[in-house]
Amino acid sequence: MEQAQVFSDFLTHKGLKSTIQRKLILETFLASRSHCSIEDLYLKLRKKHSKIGYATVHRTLKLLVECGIAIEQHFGDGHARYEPVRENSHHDHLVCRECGEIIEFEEPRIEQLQNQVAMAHNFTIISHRHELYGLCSGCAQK
Amino acid sequence: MEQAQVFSDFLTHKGLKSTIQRKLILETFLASRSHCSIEDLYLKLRKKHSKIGYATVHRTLKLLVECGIAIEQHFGDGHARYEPVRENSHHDHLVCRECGEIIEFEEPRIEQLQNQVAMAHNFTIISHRHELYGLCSGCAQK
DNA sequence: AGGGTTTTGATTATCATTATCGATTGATAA
DNA sequence: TTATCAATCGATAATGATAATCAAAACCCT
Ligand SMILES: [Mn+2]
Ligand SMILES: [Mn+2]
Ligand SMILES: [Zn+2]
Ligand SMILES: [Zn+2]
Repeated sequence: MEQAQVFSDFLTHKGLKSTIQRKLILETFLASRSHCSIEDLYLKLRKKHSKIGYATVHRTLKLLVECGIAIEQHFGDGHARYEPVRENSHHDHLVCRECGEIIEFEEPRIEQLQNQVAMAHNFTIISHRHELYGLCSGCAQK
Repeated sequence: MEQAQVFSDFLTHKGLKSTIQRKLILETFLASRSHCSIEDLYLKLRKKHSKIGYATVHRTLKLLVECGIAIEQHFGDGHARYEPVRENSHHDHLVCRECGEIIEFEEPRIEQLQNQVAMAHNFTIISHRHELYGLCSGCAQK
């Protein structure tokens, strides 16, 4: 199902309303580069809809997380970042401490070992974070 | 080398002073249960040294991180947590979202795959975070 | 012991996030 | 279409963890 439909159904199911702000925020978020902060999205939205409020962007991103369209990330710079969830795929991140570049990686063998670790402790995984911090190739050779 | 000595040398090398507060904070930190917040440590310290300031505890923990005695962790509850670094060993964490329990795990095969991932991207790892969030065995069966 | 520097501890500032609230809007039924 | 009313918006204030400030006190070296 399309994300716009998922969001719409989610709103209806929770007795919430579809507003032009919510539609615009979803649309802009999906079209945005990944890992955008609230501020990033807010500034981009102001160009189309100059009266939109920061609080509305913030609240709507939380809704997008709640209905599974977005995922919230924290890469240690004090700003929450959001990226669209891709169905049937999961990735983690390499974060350059110098230039801020974010590289995505998938490693099913790590995911599998993770599950083994959890099982060994009778632990039920709901989510996880796996981030490698350091220097990207460009920054390392300077 | 003992941690007290490491800290002392670190302070000397940076032209900083050894104070009774710094000694007491190190001592209490090392004797503390792991993963304590600044507040945890502050309250414990007030029992021995009722005039110690929150800012001093905060600043000293940063120094302990800087000289490699402590490591700072963030488990998503909005409070930084600190734990003593154990030489020649590294671990990551399972965090129970229900009761807050923190379980440590070591999995060298994950660490190795991590290094492979970094190498494939010409990425130089400085540090990493790997946390599994979910329910501990106790909380899962409720 | 004296003097220059660092540190302490109380307080304030910062800043991202969250809550508040009057004005406005969306959804539903008449 | 219009009335109704709860949900929402956007501006602003509150919150809370962390970091900065600064005068008084402590430390260290001569
Ligand atoms: Mn990503
Ligand atoms: Mn630990
Ligand atoms: Zn870089
Ligand atoms: Zn638990």
